[in-house]
Amino acid sequence: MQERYEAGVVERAAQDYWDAQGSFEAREDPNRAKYYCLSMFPYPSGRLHMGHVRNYTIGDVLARFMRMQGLNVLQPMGWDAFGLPAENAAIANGVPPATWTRENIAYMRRQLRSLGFAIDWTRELATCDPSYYRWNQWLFLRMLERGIAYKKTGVVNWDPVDQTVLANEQVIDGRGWRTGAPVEKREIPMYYLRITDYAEELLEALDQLPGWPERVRVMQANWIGRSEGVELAFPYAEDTRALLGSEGTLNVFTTRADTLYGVTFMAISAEHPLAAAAAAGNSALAAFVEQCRHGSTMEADVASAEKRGMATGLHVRHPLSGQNVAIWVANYVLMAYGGGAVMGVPAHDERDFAFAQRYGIAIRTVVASSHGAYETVGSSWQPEYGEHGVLIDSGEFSGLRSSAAVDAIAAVLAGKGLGRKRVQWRLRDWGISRQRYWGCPIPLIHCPRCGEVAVPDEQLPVVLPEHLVPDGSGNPLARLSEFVNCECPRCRGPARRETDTMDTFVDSSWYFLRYTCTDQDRAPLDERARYWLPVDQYIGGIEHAILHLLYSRFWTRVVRDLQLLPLSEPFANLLTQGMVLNQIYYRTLADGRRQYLNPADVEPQFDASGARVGAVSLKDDAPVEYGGLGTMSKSKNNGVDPQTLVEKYGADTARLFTMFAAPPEQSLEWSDEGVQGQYRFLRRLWKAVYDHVGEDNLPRLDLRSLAGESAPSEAGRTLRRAAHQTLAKVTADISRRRTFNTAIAAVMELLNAVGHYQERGEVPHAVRHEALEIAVLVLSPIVPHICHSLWFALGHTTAIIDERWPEPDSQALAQSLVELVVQVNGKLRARLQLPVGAARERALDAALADPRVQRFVAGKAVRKAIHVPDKLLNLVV
RNA sequence: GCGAAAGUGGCGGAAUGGUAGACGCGCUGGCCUUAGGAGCCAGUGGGGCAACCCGUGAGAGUUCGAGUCUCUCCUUUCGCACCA
Repeated sequence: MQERYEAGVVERAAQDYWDAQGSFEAREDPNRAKYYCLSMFPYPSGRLHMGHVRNYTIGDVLARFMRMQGLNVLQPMGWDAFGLPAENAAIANGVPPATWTRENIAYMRRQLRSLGFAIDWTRELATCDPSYYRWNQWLFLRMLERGIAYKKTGVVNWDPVDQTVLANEQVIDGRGWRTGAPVEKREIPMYYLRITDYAEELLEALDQLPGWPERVRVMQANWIGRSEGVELAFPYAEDTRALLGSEGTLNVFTTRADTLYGVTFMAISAEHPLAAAAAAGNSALAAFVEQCRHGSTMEADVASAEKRGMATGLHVRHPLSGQNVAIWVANYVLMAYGGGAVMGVPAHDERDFAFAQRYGIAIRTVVASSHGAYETVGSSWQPEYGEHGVLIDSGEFSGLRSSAAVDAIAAVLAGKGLGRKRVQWRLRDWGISRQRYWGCPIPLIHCPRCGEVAVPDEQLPVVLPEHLVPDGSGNPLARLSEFVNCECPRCRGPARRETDTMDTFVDSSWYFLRYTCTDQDRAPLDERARYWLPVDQYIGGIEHAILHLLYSRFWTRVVRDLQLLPLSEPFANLLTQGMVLNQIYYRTLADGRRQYLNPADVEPQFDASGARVGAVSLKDDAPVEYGGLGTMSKSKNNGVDPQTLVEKYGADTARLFTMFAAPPEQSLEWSDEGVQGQYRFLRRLWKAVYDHVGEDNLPRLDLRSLAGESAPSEAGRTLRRAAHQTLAKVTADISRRRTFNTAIAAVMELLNAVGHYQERGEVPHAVRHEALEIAVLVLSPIVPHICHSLWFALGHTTAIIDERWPEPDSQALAQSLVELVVQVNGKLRARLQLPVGAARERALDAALADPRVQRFVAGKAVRKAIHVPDKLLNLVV
């Protein structure tokens, strides 16, 4: 064993060993319990960032820990390889997205390997490989057959200069990212997946996911958004019938059917068909409708916009009173929710109130506060106006409480065929068509005679040509005649191939199923999926809390309903790791712009108490401003390159720091000093083992001899107990609490104790040996390379990767004396050494004999004494 | 606006209702070294010579005992956002 810890040498040796042994290749074994540990696969953007390192280290620690627990562990890795950045890179550099993507994958794979993750690389997949997306296409066709997939028109962002569809992220302040032209909305045919059919199930099953963070479940529940209410039909009045030339009703959804008698207007979305019909003969209204269409599509902007509207001049009849109610077009009504129309009840809805006040519409109070807060709605909005209460001025329903009134009104309306109770969902169907090149082709053919025809299964996959270079205008696929022109599978006549590709969320909605059988070329899944699934632990960023996880839950249910896998919930446990933050440093330039300096080029300055007082640039020694903490980003120039870190300190230091600096779910603040501290710890660990094995080897610890003459000294017993307590704590911290930071801290304490005793020579060699073995074993999931070397150095001939996680020795944990904390009136006054299990009287006597205790008890009567055996005694005087 | 989480030393962070500040960083002093951005030792919440006192965003409450539980408020972060 060499004296100096050289991370590069150590890490290469360990990785070579694992590769040669195929240590991480997982095999199905029905006789062994499995553990499927999954980290969200990366987008191959070019290089790993610290967020990846953190994500994959958490997964790796769990995978290695569970492996040592004896479980059959699968930890796969792959690439979310389709998507827009590859097209942008193609536009910028003239390189085909396929080339750019595959080069990035090759580079990032090397980076992942250099970090020593226990990944089964034989199962690697990339979503841009036909062997993967073939099954996207196959599954899409099965959904089409069952009506889960369907076609309807959808609204897209259209750049009029480039003549191309823009993704939401390509629209900046309402303008195209390349041309700066104002973006228009266009309606085009698209394919949708009927996720709303699964809304109820997706919502209810959230309660059966105890292994998911509460906030993720809440976010999903809000996203699905279930509301119970009543659908109401307002029959057209004469003017509306005359305009449309037909009978009919304007249908709305409401959760407050009890306020039906308070309706004084109807509001419809500018996109509602009735608005278009009314605008046909009304140029002012047409102008207003057009104005609404050009507004921002960002929902947050829409939400803060002023309430505006215009009367259509048309009316409907109130379903109960029969009175005419005017229809308005209003900018606050969403077309996509509840039919694009609402009943306006200004007295009991804040938005309707604001609208009515602006346009002088009548406000009619029909609910009185049940706790006497108000009888009639006043001239400024009060939150209690929106609460439930007792109905007034509501015909036969007056006097009912709101909840009873909803039922009663719904029943009466149902009798007239003008209403029914129903559930409304916020969740909308999932549009998967993208007018983009670098994605999975939608396997359809458009035939002038037969219409839309599915590509037959035996012709799958529809392979995406990989040599195209998009230029930013339109989809290059649509210009490639050998792709577009094809034969209709039904009539053999000339036909056109669909050129839209699938949303990349499709790719990521089932990759975790496919890992179990990436080599299966006759079906998307086989029986191996039944062995491995569900995923036991999923780890990834909180940014995927809604869409990716919801789509995956949906897709898994579809796969279930296709009889491919009897599974509803794909992820049994979910860990959402926090962000990686770093300091931001900048200078303000003469023109007022900020120049950001990378924290690596800056030296922070501290005062004598250790407080940060400023920083100077390492390049010119001039001061720089400290701009607080922020997520690592290019724009703030505060990223840390994992590659540099690995080269300088090694993968183990990188892994150790990310696990030590914060609990996994919290944000992690980067600190170069902290990294050095972890590096220092690894060197001390190395040195401790080096010094230890350099001494003459004494016999190994013999547990049977503990009581005899060779029993360890008092110090030896203490260190032994500390070692086994550390083992117990680390086990609990990793397996139950997932607080890797405290687990590492515990091992640091143990190592400090070893060093402390090593210096004094009070501890038998064998006890120290055991303590070092425990330290190395429990650290090995976190810093596997150094532990690989140290294990051999400690005299083992087999690799630590195949060791089992040890159990704490109860004999070692036993102690004869314990510290008893003595409080007087809840304040700490003394610590006593007492035998384990000392009785209450014994503890009390010992406490009262202590001079420090006496000082506070003197002259007063002890009214009460609370005794927690072996722990605490509180005297109340 | 609605929902969720969180406020603890100079900093990151520890504390099944029972010793507040583990562990690490930074800082201070010392040792060693030709030298060190290496290593080792000691110290490091505030006040006080000390005995002690005060300290977990603010205020109340429950309790023998509250960083932890309850209520009110303040602040921050995150998510959703005209969802009828």
